[in-house]
Formats: sequence, structure tokens, C-alpha cells
Amino acid sequence: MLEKRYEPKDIEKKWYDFWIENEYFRAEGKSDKPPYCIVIPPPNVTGSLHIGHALDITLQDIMIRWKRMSGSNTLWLPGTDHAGIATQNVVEKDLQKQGTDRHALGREKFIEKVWEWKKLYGGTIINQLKSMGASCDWSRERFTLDEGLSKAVREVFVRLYEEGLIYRGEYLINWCPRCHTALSDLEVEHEEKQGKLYYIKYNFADQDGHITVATTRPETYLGDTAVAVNPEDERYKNLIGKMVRLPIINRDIPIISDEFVDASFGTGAVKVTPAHDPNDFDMGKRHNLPFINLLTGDGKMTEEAGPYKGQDRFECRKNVLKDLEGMGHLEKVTDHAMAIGHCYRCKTIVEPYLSNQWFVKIKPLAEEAMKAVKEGQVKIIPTGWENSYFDWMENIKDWCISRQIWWGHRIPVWYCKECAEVIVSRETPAGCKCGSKELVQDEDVLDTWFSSALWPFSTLGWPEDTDDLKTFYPTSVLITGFDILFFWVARMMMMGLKFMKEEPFRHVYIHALIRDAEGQKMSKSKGNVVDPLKMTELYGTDAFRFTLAAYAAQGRDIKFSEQRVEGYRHFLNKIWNVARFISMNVTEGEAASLSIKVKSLSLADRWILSRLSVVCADINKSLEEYRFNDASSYLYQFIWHELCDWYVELIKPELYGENADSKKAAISTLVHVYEVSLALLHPFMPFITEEIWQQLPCKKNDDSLCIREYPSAAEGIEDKEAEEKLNIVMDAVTAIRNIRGELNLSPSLELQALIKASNNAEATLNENITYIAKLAKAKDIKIGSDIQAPKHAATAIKPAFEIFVPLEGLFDFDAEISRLNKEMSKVEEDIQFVDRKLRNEAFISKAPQAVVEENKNKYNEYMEKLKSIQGNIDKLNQWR
RNA sequence: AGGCGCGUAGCUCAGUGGGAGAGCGCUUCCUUGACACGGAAGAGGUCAGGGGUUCGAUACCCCUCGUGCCUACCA
Repeated sequence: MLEKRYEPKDIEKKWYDFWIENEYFRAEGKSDKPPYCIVIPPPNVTGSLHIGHALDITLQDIMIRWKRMSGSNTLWLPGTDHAGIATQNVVEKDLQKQGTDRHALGREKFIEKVWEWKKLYGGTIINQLKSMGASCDWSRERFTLDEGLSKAVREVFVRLYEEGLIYRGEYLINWCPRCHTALSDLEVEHEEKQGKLYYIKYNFADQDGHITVATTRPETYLGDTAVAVNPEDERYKNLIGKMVRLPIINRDIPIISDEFVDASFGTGAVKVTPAHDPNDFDMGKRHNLPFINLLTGDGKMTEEAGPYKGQDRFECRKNVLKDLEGMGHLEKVTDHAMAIGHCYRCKTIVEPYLSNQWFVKIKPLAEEAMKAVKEGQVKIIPTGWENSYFDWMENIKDWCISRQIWWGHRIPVWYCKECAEVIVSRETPAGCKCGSKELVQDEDVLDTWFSSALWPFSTLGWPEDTDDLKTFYPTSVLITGFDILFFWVARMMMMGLKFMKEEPFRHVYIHALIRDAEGQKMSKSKGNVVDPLKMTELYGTDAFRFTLAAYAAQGRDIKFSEQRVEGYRHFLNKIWNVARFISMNVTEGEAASLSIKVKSLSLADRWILSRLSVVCADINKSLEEYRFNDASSYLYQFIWHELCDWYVELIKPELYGENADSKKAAISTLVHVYEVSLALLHPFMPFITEEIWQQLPCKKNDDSLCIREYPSAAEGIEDKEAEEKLNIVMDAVTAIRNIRGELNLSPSLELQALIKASNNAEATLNENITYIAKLAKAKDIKIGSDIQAPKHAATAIKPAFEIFVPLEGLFDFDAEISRLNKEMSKVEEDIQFVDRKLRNEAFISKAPQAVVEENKNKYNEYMEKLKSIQGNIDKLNQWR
């Protein structure tokens, strides 16, 4: 006998351990079964589970468990990402607390420290994934800095270099002065902000007068090497070639002309700072201007800044403005909206910074990646994201992959101290071809996303030709949020196609972002995060998972509300109680012999089996299409409203009755339908279903629900006739309940029911009179085509029959007449609506014949109903 | 600045070219032998506004308003 309430806590761990012990999640490297594979989006090793992970994990686990049960050789490959900058930041913070830093430690020691840290805390997120029920194959867990994955990284780097797709050069990149490293364009977050536009006067060097330039970053004037104007700009045409003198530092620079300049913006004259602005960089190249670097790596001014040397960049700005103003060089200041770039890891304002970096020449890779989606090898779901994908790929720029940090894959490039030879190699080289042994490795490491880009094949063993790789590549689907579509998905596409010659996954399912109940993005700083671990603690993992699945409609963000989790906890309680109901009605001895015997099935049995068949098909189809919300809604609807509200109630007379055969049929059907329901539910709520299933008194072919075959429509028996018939019965029950409710009659009061039925309905109702008696709490039910309405009776009119409920003594003429009047005005509206259509000639001639027919039928039906109601009202008025 | 999405019951959201659906909340009644985390019966919506296409539009097209996001080198 089950406990009165479902208590998730102990049960969850018990079953997870059981699954692991029995290796149910273990994939086969070689198998006759069809392969199904998902690689997990590897969470940062520093991370802890947030609600976005929870959604991600839940959806993946649903797909994986569903496919596993459906007979696939299923691999869900888990792992973590070394998260270069983020992890380094965390460990550096630790060091800071101890009053030291990484430079004091030295590179080698520091990296040791990070590994130590990883050993201590890196398992946190993995354990949290397990607590969500994730059915990953943990024997294949990977880490992006593993030996194998590092080998893949080197292989890819060297091959791209050899093909000329990786190069090194001095360019303007995004620099984070706090993290002390270059960032790719993607790692810079732009935020629209109200800023200022400063107008600065530059005097001519050899004549009176000045030209005014506008800038948002006045301190960069120190690095100006020209002023540019548009060649067509009449105002400045005659000034081209003249020199202006920079205030304070008194450097003379030329006025040049360049098409790039927009004459309508600001003053139409642009200061050109080639070392600190991307556009100016291009102009500098075009006009051969000097590049003056004003900044050090940590955002302080260099010697080039003259009197401002050593000042912080923002302090310098203040001082420059003060000085310019003092000397009368600041003409005016206006408000100006602009988007400033911030480091995505630490939110510091980034600087365009001139330095030597490694880049991937990306266009050729992007073209293949676009083609794969255009030609349909890869399907992005929902398709709306394809636009963003193409848009980004088309405008892509070379990818800066070197980072000036220590934690990560060190760039496999060595420089000879003797002859300046550059050696790019898979293996650490012993010496230079010039004979020197004096080699130094490049100091930089690779962008973390470089190794993540290889994840779908590096984790399967590439560059070795492993069984896993042969079996599981391309993987089946990638499930992730849109926030890393470019960071990760796009790059996996490029690398997968490049090195495997095949797309990394057949489908990409992009799910929503979870926001708080007000629609705000969740963030630690806003303090509006929903902690998934708290949810699982409060409501159980299953209820939480089901909530996430129910929320996961395509193409819309999720506004998360805790109330909804509570609602689904009630659903679990309902499921739990059906199990209790079964255990109370099935004795141990009976259990083993249960089977569905078609010939002794009652109408209710046939009906629920038919419904089961339909819902099995619906759920499989929904999952096929990644319609998680539909699947969960089908489950909820079927189990609660059909199985519990109707079927269980319908069979109670049989369970408590004397007829052994029909009792047996009812119990068999109930247990069967419930067992199948548990299987249907299992991918969504693995723990409670396993717990109940293990205790369910019926024959099972498997040791765990998680490997039971996933139900198909064949587990039910489709039977439209039974559905139609039972609908008539349900109609009758509802009609009587409706009278009871609306006339405020006590639920305990037994009502008499007289049913005037058409021939079809008469037989059906007669055969199922006990159902009606029980569910509507009715007695002395009489059914016939010649039933007459008694004097003091409430009436209900349905298409197939009319019901009269005699209410001697309790009868209230006014109440009943007003009920009927309400009903009548509804029907009158209906008639009007259909009539308008039928009188429209265009409708008759142009609408499909079936639609016209349908409306005609409706019209007749409504007219019948109207006649009946009117008749009843007339009688009541006569009698009263 | 461009692009994308959203606006449907009090709240959170499904949905569809042929009379508007769910969950929660609300109202009334009910401790009936699985379940009060329950049962039964209800109330509640010009499907943002305006125009167009159509026999027919909440759905398709255009505009407006509101709202959210992504991309972008306007100094």
C-alpha cells in the first residue's frame, strides 16, 4: 500500500542510483538499433544550475528517454566546458583573497591551482544535472581540456593553419582592460546609453581659424593622426591637405578626404585615431597614417599621451576635457545616444586595441554552414531562427581566437629564438630546423568557444576513427537556447562540416529564454532568479520538469510562475492516488493474471482504450515535432479528465459489484491503461513513474520503466463507436448534473430521470443505465421514445434525447422557466448566426459543399431544439 | 539605424481560413469507500486599434499604437 502522499525526496535518489547501477543510460558503440544522440551543451565548469539549464536538461532528457524507450541506441553525451575567462576569474578572485595573484605564482603553478579548483568544485554542476534526472551516459563524460579533446583542438588548429585559414596579424581587436585579454566581436555586449558628443576645435597650423570635430571619446584626440572630411563636402573642400595642430600636445596632423565621412553627422569633420577606432583603423590603412597606441593593457595612458601618461582612461578623459575647456578648445557638448561595448564576462567597458592576435578566416567556413541549412541537411526549429542564422553568417567577420589568459588550450605555435622561424605543430617540437633548441611557445591560449566548436565530434573520439564517431555522428538534435546560437551552434556547424564533411546534427531545436513573472531577464544582480534546486526541493523534480515542458511552447519566451509548478504538483498527487486506488482494488493474486480480454469489455473499457490509443499517437507525434507543451497537455488532459474523472468513476459500480467477469475486465483495463500512462509520462516525470510502476500489481517484461517500450497507438484499441456511445452517456450524466447544479439541489439528493430518446440513443442509454444512475446520482430511470414530460419537472435538451427530472415539492416554476429561457436565447442566437450564412447566396455557391451541408444540419438541429424548449416553456406556463 | 517576435478570459499562455481553448484564480454547492494537492456546476473574451484580401478573418496582407529581443563601425 502506498503512502497517502507522494514524498519525492528519498525516492528520487533511490531510483537514480538504481538506473546508474544497472547502466540503463549506457550507449553501445556498435549496435543494430538505430542511433540517437544528443551532445549536451556543456555548462561552464564553474557554473551552478540555473533555470535555463533546467529547461535545457529537461527537454533533452525527455527526448532521450523517449527515444531510449522507443528502441534507439541512445547516447546523451555529457560534459563541461573549461570556460577560460570565467574560470580564471574565479580562481584569481580566490588568490586575491589570499593576498596574492597569478603573476606572483607563475603560469605553471597557477594552472595547477585551477586544476585543483576544478577537482574540488567542478563536480557541482554535474551533480545538479543528475538531480534533475538527466539520463546521460556518464561513462562518456568529457571536459574540454581533456587529453583527447585537446588533441582535437591541436589537430584543427594545425590543419586550418596549413590551409591558410588561420593567420596572425596586428589588428584592432576588442580588449577588456580588466580581464587583460582580447575578445571576439561576439563577446562584446552593446548597451544603448545616453552619452555625450564633444565638439573640439583644432586650430590650423599655419593660419588663423580652426576646424571643429565631434567625438564621444575626447581623450583619444591624443592619438589623432588626421582629420577627415568628405571629398564632396563644399565646406571643407579647400581645406584638404592643410595641417591642424592638436591642442596641448601641439602635434600637427593633416586634413584628408575620405568617402567614409558622413557630411551630415556632427560637423562633417572627423578626427582620425587609427589605433583606437575600427573605422579610423581602416582610414589609417587607406591613407598610410601613423598608428599611435595610447593605452596599456590595463587601460592606462601610455607615454604617447604626453602629460596624461599613467592616468586611467576615464580619469584622462576628465582631465582632457577640463584642459581643453580651459584653453577654449571645447566648443560645445551635446547629448548623444550610443551603444558602448562591455565585456560579457566582467561588464567592463572594452577598448578597440591594436595588438598581435590570431584569427580564423571565417568566410569559407560560413558559406558551407549556410549551405547546410539552405539545402536542408540541418533543420532549425522553430524555423524563424534561420533568418538570424543567415544574417549573422552573411555579415560574419574574421574570428579573433587568441586570448591573453592562461587557462585554456595553449596555441600550438613555437618561435625560434635564433632564426625567428614560426613552427605550427601537432606535437611539441624538439627543435628548429636551423638546429636551435631554443624555442618558445606562443603565450596565448585559444578562445574557449574554439574547443566548444569541436564538441560534437571531439567528444566522440575524433581525430581517432572510433566506433562512437561512426555510430553517432552526425548527432540527432542539438537542444539549446538562442543566446548561444552564434557563439556555439553556428561555429559547431562550421567546424563539423569542415572536419567531418557532414553536419554535426540533423536538427537544432532552439528553446526560449526563461524570464521572471514580470518578463524581466533573470539575473543575479536583479535578484529575480528562480533557483531550480529550490523548486525541486519544494515541489519535487518531476513536478518542476513537467512545468518546464508544459511551458516550452515554440517561439516565445517563458514567464516563469511558481504557481504553475504548484499546479502540476497537484497533478502528481492525482497520479499517485490512482495508484493507491488500484492497490486498494487489486489483490496480489489477481495481479499476475491480468490481461485485456476484448470480448468481456464494457463500454467504458472500450472507450478508455480507444482514447488511450489516440493519446498515444498524439504524444508521439508531438514529441516528434518538439511540441513539448502539447505533449504535456495531452497527458494532463487524458490522465486527469478522462482516466480519473470519467473512467475510474464509471467502473466503480463494477469494482464494487458482484459480477466477477466484468469486474475483472474493468480491473484489467484500468491497470493496463494506467501502466501505459505511466510509460507515456516517464520521460516527463521519471521518478514518480518508476516508483509507482515498480509497485504496480501487474506483469512486467522489464526491470525498469525507463527501458520499457514507449507506448504506441497499438497499446490501446481505437473504437469510434464506443466513443460515440459513451459520449451520449456522458451527455446524459452532464445534463442531470447541470440541472442539479443550476437549481441548487443537494448532491446527496437522488433524482429521478425520464429520458425521451431517439431510437439510436434509446438502446445506448438503456444498456448503460447503471452508469447514469451512479454518476448522476439518479434513480428510477425510465428511457423510451414515448416518454411524456411530467408536470413538475426540470428539462434538459440534447441532440439525441430530452431529459426530464421530476421535482415534486422542490419544483420552482419561475426558476425552471428562466433556465429554459436562457437556454432558448442561446439557441436563438445560434439560429440567427447559421441562418445569416445560409441566406447568403455567395456562401452557398462559393463555400465548400461540406461546409454548407454542415451548416444546414446545424440549422435543423437548432430548430428542433428551439421547438422542444418552446414546447416545454408553453407547458410550464399552462400548468402553473 | 536595420531585423525578428509578441499583444487572445483577472493572471500565465495554447490555438485555428468555417461559431473562442487550457491551467491557475473567481462564484455556488459537496468531507460520496484514490485524491480537499479533491469532486460537481458556473461566471468571465468586439482574440490591441484601423484598413484590405475572402462567401467567411482572431488566424493571411498593409498601417498605427504598445511591448520585448537580436544585430550594427555613424565619429
